Amino acid sequence: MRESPRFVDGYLLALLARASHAASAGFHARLKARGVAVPVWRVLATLQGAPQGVTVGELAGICLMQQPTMSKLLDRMEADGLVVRQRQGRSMRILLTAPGAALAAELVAEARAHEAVLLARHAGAAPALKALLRDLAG
Amino acid sequence: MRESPRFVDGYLLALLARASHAASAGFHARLKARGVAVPVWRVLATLQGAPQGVTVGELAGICLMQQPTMSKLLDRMEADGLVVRQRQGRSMRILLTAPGAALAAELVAEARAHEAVLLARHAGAAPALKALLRDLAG
DNA sequence: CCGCGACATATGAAAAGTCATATATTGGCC
DNA sequence: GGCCAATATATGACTTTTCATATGTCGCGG
Repeated sequence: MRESPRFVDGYLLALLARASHAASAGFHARLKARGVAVPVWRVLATLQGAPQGVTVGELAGICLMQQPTMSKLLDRMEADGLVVRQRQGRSMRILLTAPGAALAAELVAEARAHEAVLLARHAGAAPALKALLRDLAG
Repeated sequence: MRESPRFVDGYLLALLARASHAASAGFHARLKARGVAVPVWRVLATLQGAPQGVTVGELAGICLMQQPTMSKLLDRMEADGLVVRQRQGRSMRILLTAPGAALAAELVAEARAHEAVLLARHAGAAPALKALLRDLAG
């Protein structure tokens, strides 16, 4: 009846990783069912509502990937007709194509719906939780 | 002065992922400096204090990886002399070797120290946060 | 105007991860 | 006892990620 003494069950970073993983699992399954990889979704979500485009480095930072990984992901997304690259100075602005924007809009709508369910389950706690998370992300 | 309208800045799953990533960044940098990959650390931390061993499937679940990924990670860790496999019935019990246990103990100590700093920065909030995260992890 | 350091992105070779499926082991049923 | 479905792990072909570094682009001193 005693609590498990396992280190990883109490370790904050493990709890964060586990919570993130578990909370995302449902939506990630929907993405997979639609044939959209998680990194692709992250890029689409980031570009959604950024009509002037976002640079490769910014995308990498926001999507929590490294820059070369992002460059290659963008190669594939460009090949799939989801985004275009536009050189601007020394950086590169990444923009959604029309099909890319359409897909992004659909997925963001699904994500919002999915989030609403999650938030409903944790009714009052959401704002405080989000504030804490932002703080941790500091 | 208005809040950024970027979807990803308010999306719970993105906040979770970002908080997890940011909070772990410091410790992950220390791991890298010691030449220990994050997945290796997760396995060591999980096996720490499990003298009777843990199965491959359990390890995969706890470490948030897929089973074949874990099998191959264990191949490398076994080759590096950190763990041994011991067949038990149809499953496989993974045990730390002496060097593996030594490394695990060191790293867990560092992790605890690192966590203490994080928790100190968010003094009172920690228990509530951990409870919320456990809840989210369902 | 040319060259040079700084910043931004791309690329090549190697490592790790993924998906589907093969192999191994057990327990139960006839 | 041998066969079969169920469970646990391993493996092979392929994709993605990573690390280090190359390439490209700007701003500036001379």
